[in-house]
Amino acid sequence: MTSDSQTTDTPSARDRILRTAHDLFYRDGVRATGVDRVIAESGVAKLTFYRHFPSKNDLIRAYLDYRHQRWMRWFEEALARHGGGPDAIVPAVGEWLRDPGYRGCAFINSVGELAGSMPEVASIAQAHKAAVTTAITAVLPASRQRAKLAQAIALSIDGAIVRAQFDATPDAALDVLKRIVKSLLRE
Amino acid sequence: MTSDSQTTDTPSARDRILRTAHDLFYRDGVRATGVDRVIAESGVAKLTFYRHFPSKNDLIRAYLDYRHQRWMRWFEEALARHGGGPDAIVPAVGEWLRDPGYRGCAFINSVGELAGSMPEVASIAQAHKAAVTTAITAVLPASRQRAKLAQAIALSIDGAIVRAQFDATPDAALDVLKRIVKSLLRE
DNA sequence: GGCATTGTAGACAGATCTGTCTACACGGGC
DNA sequence: GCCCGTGTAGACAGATCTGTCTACAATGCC
Repeated sequence: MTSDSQTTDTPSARDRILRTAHDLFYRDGVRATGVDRVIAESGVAKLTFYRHFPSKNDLIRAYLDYRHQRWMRWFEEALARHGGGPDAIVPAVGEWLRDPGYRGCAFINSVGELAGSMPEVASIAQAHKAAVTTAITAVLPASRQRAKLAQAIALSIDGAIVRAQFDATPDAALDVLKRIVKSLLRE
Repeated sequence: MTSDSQTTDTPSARDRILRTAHDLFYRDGVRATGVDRVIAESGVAKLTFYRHFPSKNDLIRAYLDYRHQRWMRWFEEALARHGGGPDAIVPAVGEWLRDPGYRGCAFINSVGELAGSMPEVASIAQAHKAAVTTAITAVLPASRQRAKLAQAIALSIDGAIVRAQFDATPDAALDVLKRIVKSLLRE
């Protein structure tokens, strides 16, 4: 059986490493974060680290996988919490963009940082966005255009994600997103 | 999108450095590109480099400034070339996304890479996006909603920009963008 | 008991990165 | 003649980064 990190009393070394890497990679960037830093902050020995992740690239792949699982679970929960209909989309996204630790989309950021040296990151990001689009499709009313509509909304969300990353507050981006989604739904 | 190539007989050392840095930073990323590489490929001495750019951060700022000038000039020209009206927007963007050297938006990428260690990059990106929005406003028909409409279109373009960065081809992103812009304009 | 697994502590190698420094060359303006 | 701005060539320092290696301890399974 593999990694489950569900509130264990003492999380395994692997889980501690992965969680620390997630926090640092997401906050400071993958390239800006050295393996030494992850090792020091997760309180693990260097050999232990390299036994679980033979190279930094392995850790990066595990980070993106972990992030995907975690984020999708949160997103689906947030959509449900806001009613589970089309009107849940913008508030759910808003919740994320307003989070104090918000630093953009981990996948978009990673593609920008790594696509040159780790081509597989592009397909990982693609798969992530496909999953997001599927989650959005699920809250839209059935119609012939449902899939295309979900794609348009998902792409607009990506626009809001990057805007909120360098604007002082996410409010403008959210207003614009709301307007776009409204316009798209009124068809 | 092509370079300006002002065909100077012998470009100054500073220009050679800046152009080399632009190409490498945009293609491989800012953090992944060492100063040594820029020096080697621009065929300049190390001391010359450091006389013009006392630190790498100075070079990064100059790169973003250069990129902004160059990209805006190209974008406005492309809009004009496609008719200068609202219908010019998607074809102009399409031209860019289809370029073989396309690697996303230099500003979005830089924010992801550097915002942690160089906070001013966020405001540089913000200013760039404001200029793009202004350029879009200029091709929209006069109306009370013109500015807000331009914001919505600009944000959707950002969505298409990041999608085209990791999808195999930019076609899907462009189709979706077309659909969104159409929906927004029909109001 | 015997032994594999998983863990800790930390030295070390080799590459790479930013930035400094010395020594020298050339041309134009005073 | 003389200085000064701009250029070249490349050694060097100091930090940091990835990855390897030795030596040792606790635990659980057969």
